[in-house]
Amino acid sequence: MSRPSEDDRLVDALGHAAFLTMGSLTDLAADAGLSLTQLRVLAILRDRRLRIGDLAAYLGLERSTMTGLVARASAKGLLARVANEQDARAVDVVLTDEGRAVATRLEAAMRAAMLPHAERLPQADRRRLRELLERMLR
Amino acid sequence: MSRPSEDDRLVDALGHAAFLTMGSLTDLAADAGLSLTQLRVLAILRDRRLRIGDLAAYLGLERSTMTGLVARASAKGLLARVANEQDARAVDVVLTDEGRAVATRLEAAMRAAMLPHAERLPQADRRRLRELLERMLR
DNA sequence: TATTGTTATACTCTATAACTATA
DNA sequence: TATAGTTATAGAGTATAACAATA
Repeated sequence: MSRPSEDDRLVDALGHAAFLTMGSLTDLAADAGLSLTQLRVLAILRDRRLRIGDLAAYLGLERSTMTGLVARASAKGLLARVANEQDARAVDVVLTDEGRAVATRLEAAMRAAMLPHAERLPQADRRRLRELLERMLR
Repeated sequence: MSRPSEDDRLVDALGHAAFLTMGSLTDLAADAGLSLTQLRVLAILRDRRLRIGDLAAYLGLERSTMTGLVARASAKGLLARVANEQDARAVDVVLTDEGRAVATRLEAAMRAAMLPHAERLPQADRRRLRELLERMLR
């Protein structure tokens, strides 16, 4: 057992942060009767209208999987299937007003859930952390 | 639409980092024929021997769920069920040699997968990022 | 012929409720 | 009586393969 390298420790910290963040998201989604994937679908559709296939590609899922996800979310009144104008084979998916309201509410809840963690750092460090993450992800 | 606050941007960055990290983990697990949960079970058991119920509590799952997870991982030869000495009702779960090898291999793969992202930051910034994350998570 | 989406099927993950064995 | 774990059941998420409609 050798001492973990600096990079190993960074990967560990990223992993811990990821599980913490995903845990919060999963809990919030569950409170709203949604899975994490359903939550992601709502988030993606907040500023886009996508076909079933594009939505699937966006999430790295099969089209057949997306058919079911959209069917269940539609049954809940969160989104709607709309015929695509250019291609009669395609189906566009859009948020309903209720779906948009749920997405907005969950986004706010997510921020509220993460804030206590962020607040363990002073303002200047929060900004520094945000900048470092953005640079790493860009 | 008002400009997002500094804290909103931090939460967004944490979310993006989380999806990136979990995505890598999920892909690596899938390559090994495992789910993310199975991967977590292996990781937890690397330095612990836990009863079914404790393992479930650790992951925030029901005991009945853990019964199935352990059964499937055992069938793959990754872990073993051992009678608990103190309590005849309880079942300890331990890694097999193969399970330990898989866990070790996946941990290395995870580091390799994240390294290209980390390397977008110079050494000094990587260390700073790691420190900030650790302080936020502690 | 190729693409879009659906359906049928199968497996995993998950929870709830009822059960067995042990404490 | 309470607890540890299992089983039965049900629903969601996921993939693969076969299919219909359209391009």
